[in-house]
Amino acid sequence: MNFERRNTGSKRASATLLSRAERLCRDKNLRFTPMRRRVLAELAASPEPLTAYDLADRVREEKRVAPVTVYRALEFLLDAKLIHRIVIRNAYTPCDHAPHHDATPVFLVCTHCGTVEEIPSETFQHDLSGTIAEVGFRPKSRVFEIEGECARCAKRQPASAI
Amino acid sequence: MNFERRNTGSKRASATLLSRAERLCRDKNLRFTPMRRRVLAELAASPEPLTAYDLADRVREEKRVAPVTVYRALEFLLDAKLIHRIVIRNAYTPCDHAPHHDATPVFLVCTHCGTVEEIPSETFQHDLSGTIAEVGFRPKSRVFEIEGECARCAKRQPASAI
DNA sequence: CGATAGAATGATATAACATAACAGTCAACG
DNA sequence: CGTTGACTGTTATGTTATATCATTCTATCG
Ligand SMILES: [Zn+2]
Ligand SMILES: [Zn+2]
Ligand SMILES: [Zn+2]
Ligand SMILES: [Zn+2]
Repeated sequence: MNFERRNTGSKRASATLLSRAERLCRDKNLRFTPMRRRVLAELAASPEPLTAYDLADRVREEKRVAPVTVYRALEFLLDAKLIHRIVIRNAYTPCDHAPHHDATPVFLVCTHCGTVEEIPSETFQHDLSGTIAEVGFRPKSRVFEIEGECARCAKRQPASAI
Repeated sequence: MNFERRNTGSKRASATLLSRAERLCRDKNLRFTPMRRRVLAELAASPEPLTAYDLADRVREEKRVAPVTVYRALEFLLDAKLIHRIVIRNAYTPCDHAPHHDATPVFLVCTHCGTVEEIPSETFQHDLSGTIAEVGFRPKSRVFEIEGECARCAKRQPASAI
């Protein structure tokens, strides 16, 4: 993999996400504890999604933590819609969209640099819902994830030499 | 189309799938070994997707096998497009569609009875591809999975009492 | 037929991801 | 204060997947 040109992970993005989290927790009377903040900060600072064990390793550099502690923080952040789980990676990534859209986004996961792009899916989801209603299925949660090559990586090696 | 009467583990469905596998392997000069046949038969006979360890347990009733052996059979069957992996379940299910369609199907996974329904997604995928091209992403593989209540289960307990 | 090369499987170990169970800590509130 | 509920610590275990190397099978060729 080539991680030279990482996007995100900037101080700007981290600060934005952290202050958003603070506001949200104040408003909803949730507790934005040091552990939760720390986990969210690590995710916001990473150019690619991190697994729970990745996070445990990073937090451990400062303070001993067991994986289960990280999983609890992740659960909180997922419930608060501050992060998403990337199922095909067993990993977690901060949410890119400030007030979160209603429809489940589509995640584009780059096999080359590992970055994840989150794109809204209102229209597709609407179209799909017709077909799904036809077969009588009542959806509760969705996973739309696509693996491939992101624009930046495609540009750098155009022929996509596997 | 009517998807209600899906693979419920009937001998009919199993036989169909197994003979399809045999034909396909003969045509492509692949080896449809006893282990691969056995794993496919177990999947075809199950009303819901099975994990590799589920499969190992079932095969073990007749003959001792290690999980890795099952994983190898699954890999073969996945490559041959005879089965699919249901990512949100870490489980495997036979493919319902005889000559497999080109687009990645959408899988509807029932949280109540565990069954999986495979539906084509040509239009959905087509719509998505426009947006994805806009951001310069080159897709290689896709996961579209929706969790919810299937028609049969919705019928049995209409109010969907959680 | 017997040698042999490649594919498949066996066997063991370990990695990677996730949860259970219970004890201790801390903050809020009356 | 003392109680209560939320959070975290600690240990153990469950679940899913892969690495590595030895052995067996199968097709092919001399
Ligand atoms: Zn989001
Ligand atoms: Zn990339
Ligand atoms: Zn299929
Ligand atoms: Zn059902």
